[in-house]
Amino acid sequence: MEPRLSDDPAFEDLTARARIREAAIRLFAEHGVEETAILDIAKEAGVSGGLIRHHFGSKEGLRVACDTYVYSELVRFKLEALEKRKADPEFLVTFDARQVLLRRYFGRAMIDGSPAAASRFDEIVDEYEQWFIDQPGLDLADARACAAVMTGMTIGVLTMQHHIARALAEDPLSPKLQERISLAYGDIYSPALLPRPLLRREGLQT
Amino acid sequence: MEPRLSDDPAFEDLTARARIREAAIRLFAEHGVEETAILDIAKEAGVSGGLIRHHFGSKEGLRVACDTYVYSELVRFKLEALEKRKADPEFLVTFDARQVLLRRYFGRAMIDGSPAAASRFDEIVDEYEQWFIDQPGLDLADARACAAVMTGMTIGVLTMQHHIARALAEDPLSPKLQERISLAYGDIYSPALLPRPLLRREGLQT
DNA sequence: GTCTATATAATGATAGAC
DNA sequence: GTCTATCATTATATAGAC
Repeated sequence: MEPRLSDDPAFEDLTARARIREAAIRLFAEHGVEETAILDIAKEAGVSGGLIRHHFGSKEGLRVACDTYVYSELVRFKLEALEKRKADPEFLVTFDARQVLLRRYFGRAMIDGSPAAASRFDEIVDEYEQWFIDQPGLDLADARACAAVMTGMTIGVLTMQHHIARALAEDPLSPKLQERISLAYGDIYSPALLPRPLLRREGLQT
Repeated sequence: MEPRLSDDPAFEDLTARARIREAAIRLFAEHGVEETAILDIAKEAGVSGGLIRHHFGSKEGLRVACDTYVYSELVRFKLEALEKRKADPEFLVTFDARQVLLRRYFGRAMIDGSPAAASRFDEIVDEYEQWFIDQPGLDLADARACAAVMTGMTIGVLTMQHHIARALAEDPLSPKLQERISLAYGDIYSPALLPRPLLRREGLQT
């Protein structure tokens, strides 16, 4: 029923190792690590189960490789967005289907207990907290707690994409859905604690 | 390492059926359904694996029973809170350790694909949307999307409790943590879209 | 690099005794 | 109501051929 990754023509150009990684990212993001069998990944990638072991050693090895890859891709995307914004202050971040997938993987990794994801969570809390502290007019009794809750909300919502998509009667990966979510964020935070310029500049909104 | 439920003195008073359900709720909330073995539940509850089958038929049967129970408990808690607030407009909702556990179970059930949780998600979206529409001053371009995102944030943050607790160096189930989170919510939403009276009245904040 | 075939461990389901 | 023992299934890990 679901479209298989190995049906994608561009997919053919990838090395087997990359195909395995892409298939794993998709399935881990969708169903979680525990629920995904290594042979399901093999089928999705169009290779044998033995080859996965050959390349990644074990399921855990594959998981770590995916974590590392996704994390570096997300950081790269963020830095690129900051660059673009530097060049053009009117630039607005948008997420294509791949970014959405990577972000969803990231949210799921938080739940699946990935150490890399956990330390990234803490980094984001630090960033929020520092920003709160730096704001002259803002006098929060517990800036750390505000930062932690804000981080929990922005990342936690990534784990609810399926439900949001269903409630809005949109395809989970469609650009239409992402646009509606983006605009909603704008409205929600419009007269709120966080002025929109910050969200745009730091790329912290979903 | 973790305290076992069967060590709790009050736990002894429960019937075996209730003990199994309580153990399952705790483990499902913590690790998810798939990651929890039926024998782990048996050990936690201090019964045999066979007895679980005797009472609930299958793992899925036990899952559904937990879903139903938790959902009804959460609704009951919400209605009680509304009553108390009716009697005393100054009443503020607080969550004890058990409520926190039930809410975390609920968040995890969303991820584990529980149908009951999904339909509850849609209900909450409906409530938010209706409230947005009812607000005279509020003119949202896409009230449905705002409602869906708000719901995703408030429920999604439940799945990030571990990370929030770690970032705040608090025990996940401690009242101290819940208080800090509550106060943080107050600060975050203070000058925001949602006036605090609504949050208090509807009991929608975490 | 890639595959097939197999070993081993874990888990949910089942049967039957007490 | 409750337990022990066992079965069938599945998934990961491994070995070895091409």
